[in-house]
Amino acid sequence: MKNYNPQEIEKKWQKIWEEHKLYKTPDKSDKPKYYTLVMFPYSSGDLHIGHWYNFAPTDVFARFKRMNGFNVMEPIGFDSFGLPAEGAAIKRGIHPADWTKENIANMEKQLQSMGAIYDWSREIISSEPYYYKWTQWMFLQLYKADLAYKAKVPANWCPSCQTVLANEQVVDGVCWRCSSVVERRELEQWLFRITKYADELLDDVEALDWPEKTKTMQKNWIGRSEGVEINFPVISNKKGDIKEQLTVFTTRPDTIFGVTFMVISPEHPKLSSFVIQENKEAVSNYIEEVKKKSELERVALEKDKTGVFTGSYCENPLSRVKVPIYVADYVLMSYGSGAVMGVPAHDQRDWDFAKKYHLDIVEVIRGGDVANEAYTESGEMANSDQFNGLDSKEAKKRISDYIEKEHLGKRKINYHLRDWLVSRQRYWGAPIPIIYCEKCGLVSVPETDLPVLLPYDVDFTPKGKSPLATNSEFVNTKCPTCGGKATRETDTMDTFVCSSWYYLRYPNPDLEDKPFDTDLISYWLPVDTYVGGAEHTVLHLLYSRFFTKALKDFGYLKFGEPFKTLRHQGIILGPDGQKMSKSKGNIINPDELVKAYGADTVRTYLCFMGPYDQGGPWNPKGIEGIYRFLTRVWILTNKQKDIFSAQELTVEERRFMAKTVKKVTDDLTCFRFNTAVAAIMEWFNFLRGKKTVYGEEIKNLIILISPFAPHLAEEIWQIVFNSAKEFEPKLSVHNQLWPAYIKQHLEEKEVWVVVQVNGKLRDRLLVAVGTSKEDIQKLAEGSPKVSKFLKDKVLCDIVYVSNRLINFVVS
RNA sequence: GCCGGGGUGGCGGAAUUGGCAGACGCGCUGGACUUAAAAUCCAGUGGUGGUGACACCGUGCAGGUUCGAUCCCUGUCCUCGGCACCA
Repeated sequence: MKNYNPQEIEKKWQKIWEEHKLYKTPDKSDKPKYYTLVMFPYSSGDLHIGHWYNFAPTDVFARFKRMNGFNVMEPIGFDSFGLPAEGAAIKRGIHPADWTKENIANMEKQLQSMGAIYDWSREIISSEPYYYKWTQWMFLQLYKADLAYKAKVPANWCPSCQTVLANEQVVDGVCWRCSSVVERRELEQWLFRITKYADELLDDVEALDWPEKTKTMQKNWIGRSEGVEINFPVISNKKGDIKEQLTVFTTRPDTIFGVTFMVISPEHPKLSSFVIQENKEAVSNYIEEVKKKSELERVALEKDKTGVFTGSYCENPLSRVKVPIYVADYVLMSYGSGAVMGVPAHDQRDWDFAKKYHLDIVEVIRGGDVANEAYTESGEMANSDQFNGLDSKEAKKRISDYIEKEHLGKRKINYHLRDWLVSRQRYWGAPIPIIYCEKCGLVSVPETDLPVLLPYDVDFTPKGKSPLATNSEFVNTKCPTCGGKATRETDTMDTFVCSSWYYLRYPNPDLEDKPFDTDLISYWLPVDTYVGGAEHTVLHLLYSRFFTKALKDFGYLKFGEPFKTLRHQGIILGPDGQKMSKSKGNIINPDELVKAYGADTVRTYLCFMGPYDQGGPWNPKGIEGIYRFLTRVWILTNKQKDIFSAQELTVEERRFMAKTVKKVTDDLTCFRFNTAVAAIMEWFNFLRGKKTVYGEEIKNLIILISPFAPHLAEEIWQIVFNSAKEFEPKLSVHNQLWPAYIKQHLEEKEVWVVVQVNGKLRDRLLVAVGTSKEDIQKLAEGSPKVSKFLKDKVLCDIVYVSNRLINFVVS
């Protein structure tokens, strides 16, 4: 018998699989399809153990599905546009395109060592023209449908990187890469009108098979809140005549009689018209102060409310009370109408503000102690004219009705979700396919002219404007409409645009005249199981859902949700329990693990570590346990080779085998990899303790283990069953055997019944299934372990659970 | 502050969702093999008491419901994520 040599075995089988094109996914098949996908990896350079943790168990799952008779597609590709490529390229003096290509070549090699069933002919690289051509096409479709537009908006500007950053690239007010304090700048930017789909995105999330946490995060991100927009007439301090209206948004119209002041955002466009002469200086000083404050400081100062009186007043349209208008930076221009009504008695922020500036606090809902803090719950209405005595929940409806009836305002729904800013002033991204013509204005690039190629020779070191603008050959062009002089848009698209539709491309990666074939897409999509990290995924997942919904409305898709089932993998920490990082020197390199133990061991250990969505510290000793296990499997199966025979198994043996098969099936279906491995180990330990292990048992062992350790399984299959030509211990065998087998052998004829006295375990009885309560009672009472606890006691009751338990209640 | 997930041996974690707590693995202890070590194999391994069969205690803490609670309810402490002046 040869020693277990994983490296040799793995090399051998990976070659055979490739030669036989075993894992080439047919476009269509009679088999039911199964589309399983991991989140588009970024072409960062090296695969780390976190990638493996994402990909390996997912491949175990994909292999499992394949063995169960599905036409499985498990594609792979690279998300390869983006700022890190530029950063690394600048640092190392390599062009981003070359850097990216190098990285991808390396990552492909690493991925191949894993033994996954990727169909490499379907690989997608998002920075290649054949792909971004269709990213640009997507942009044009959105533009056509008025879902893409250009507007002046406040954007996050990093003064050090000299570029706009996405919201997700700003962490606690500083740039994620250089930690500079991010500034707000008003800039002309391209945006996608995702807010148009806010309700649909919110409503449809409920039915998805996604982790509840992720669904909640999406719901919170969309942040729908129902309220009322109310117009307050403005009275200038001097004259008292009505010259303007101030519109506020509130979710608490029931508190309107408690308004004692108004607050307007420093960025509010109408602000200057409210400021009277005497207060002009104070207000402009205040605005200057606010401008100086960075986002970071605004957050850090948190609850400390500041503001200045404008000098004007509002009239409460319901109570006719005159209240002062303040400007304060705790009111955000970006939400609601940029102005709020101050109800200190029932809103803590307003309460804080009122206390600081000695404004009145008028209680209109009973139930709290408004002298000490705001009362934000519901209760009985007071000080509210005709609404007094009502419950505030009811008053909310009545007051809203009244406001609408009297034309003082209207019901309104607001969202936390903003339109998606997609312009980037960077080089390494898909160019936005728009042309500016002196005569015709803004013109889209005709679809036949796509792709708008990203030029290679560009000075991409950050200079504060789009690098593409420095390349006159790129910039200067002809207007597609009039043929006159025109210039190209020089911003590129956010990489999240690339990853918002890539899952639609895998079924038809080589299609030249369209991004995807609707019929083929209808067969493969939606993705059955989508797997990726829980961090940073709200945006990608939301964007992808938005794209799918928009493309459906355009008539290209027949489904409205891209990812039916979503699972997250946890984060693997260093052996020290810290997040892995170069500076801490606690990085686990998968290549070294493969070299030491083989891919099969790494795959299986990643599955066995713990619950998949949990992750946790890497245990260098733990992987040795798996290596031992696989070695033992190798030894046992090889040893038993000669006595392989069609011997009959006992009932007990069959049951254990069937139980294991069922457990592994159930666990893998639910992504419980750790307990699936444990079940195989348990059964294996039983086999190891037997004098003779039969061929049927070995066959099943190999089948069960093959999704985890496919190379090992192939090798043993070949050795034990002497089938030199056959590869992949197909579950077609298994398929027929599996469900019928379970049915036949799992049915138990005898069961252990637990005997308790006052709920405490005292004995166990092995009885035939269906034994009567009376017989079990007799047996139990006859047991000395039980009877000694029944002696001298009064029997009050007997609880009996059929085939499971009997409990004597005594006193 | 708001929302959500967790607290089980020395460690990672199991437990058919109310019915044998600690599966499986790591580690540790003892033994076999070896001149020796490594590797491998065998046995043991929640705590306390007892030579022992056994007994009692034990799933963050305090109560409650129940014949019976790791699981359900109330309170409380700790911890990890996400969002955060959203009116």
